[in-house]
Amino acid sequence: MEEKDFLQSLGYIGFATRLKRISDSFLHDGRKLYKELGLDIEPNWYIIFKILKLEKKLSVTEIAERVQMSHPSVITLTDNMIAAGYVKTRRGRVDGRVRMLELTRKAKIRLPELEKMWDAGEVALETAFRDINGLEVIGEIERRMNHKGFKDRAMHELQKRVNRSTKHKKA
Amino acid sequence: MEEKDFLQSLGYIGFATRLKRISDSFLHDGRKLYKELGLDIEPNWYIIFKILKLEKKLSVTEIAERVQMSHPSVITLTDNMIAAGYVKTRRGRVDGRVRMLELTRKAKIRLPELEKMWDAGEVALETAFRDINGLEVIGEIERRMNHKGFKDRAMHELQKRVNRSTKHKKA
DNA sequence: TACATTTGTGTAGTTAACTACGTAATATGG
DNA sequence: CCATATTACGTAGTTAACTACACAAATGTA
Repeated sequence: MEEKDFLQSLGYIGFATRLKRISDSFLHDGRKLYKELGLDIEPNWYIIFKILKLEKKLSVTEIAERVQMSHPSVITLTDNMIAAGYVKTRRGRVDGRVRMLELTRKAKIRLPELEKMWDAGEVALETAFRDINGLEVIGEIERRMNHKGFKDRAMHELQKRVNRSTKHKKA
Repeated sequence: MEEKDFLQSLGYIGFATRLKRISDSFLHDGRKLYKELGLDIEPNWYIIFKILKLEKKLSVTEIAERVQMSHPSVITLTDNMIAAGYVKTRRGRVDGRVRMLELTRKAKIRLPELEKMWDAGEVALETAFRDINGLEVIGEIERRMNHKGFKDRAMHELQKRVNRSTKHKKA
């Protein structure tokens, strides 16, 4: 019946590819949503908006740590937001190396409108995935893979097989 | 207690970003696994190995359709596999435009070894996510987002709010 | 049968993440 | 207090997906 998708027929081997596909489709749709609403912002800027709304001022590295991204990714994100006038930058006073980031007035003015949209997205997904506990399952996957990554798990499984066949030879 | 991850605190807004992060970490770990095992193959080649093992010969477009990727992605993947000697190519006889792809002898010889490793990965993840039905949940997310995408769901939710406030004004 | 359309492949350019490395500022320790 | 290490940021280059467009071959149609 739904034999359509080859990747689905592969089981967990296709897991990562499928996760990427889903996330790409969200990203793509998010971009279209912003466009359709006439907003000149990009899908992942919400991360910076949200954390700078909460913390007022943060350095590049602080943001990178808090959101678990590499600092170059944070720089790219925020550079674009600076170009669009939503983030401003000031060199650290005590430590001349750090660059502090904060939201501009323009950002704060736009925030209510943006949050209205993010809330709508939030509720839409919460409604869509409530019964399958989407968020909880993803959280659990993160937790487990954080604890022990794919490589270690696969190696462990391979090792078990080697052990089994060694035992067979011994017996 | 586990207040560590800012994205997790955001709910479904961070959903796509987190999915991407998980899939990136799988990809990264997969690459390390192959390296550690001394295999000169790349993480996503399994898709092509698997489908060409099953179907023997397929064109670029046929593969793209079957695995739900864009055809340029298929070309990039298979070009690398051709360079590594795992895939060969022949122009279609009836239709001069199509390029048929199939596994080389080298690929067929390596397949048992590769499948051993893929099986180990499969079992490792099946074991890790059995109790939370990881695969089923992902399948369900795919199915639902395929049926109605994020943009439409969010727009619908936004529209409901507009309607509500209109009604309020009327009342 | 000539012309328009469709189809299959190929190429170029975009995006969003990453690692690796370079550089400048600060901190440390003998 | 100078040399070395560490830290924060910036830049360059990689990866894997995508869309948009170009072009050639095949198909359909008037």
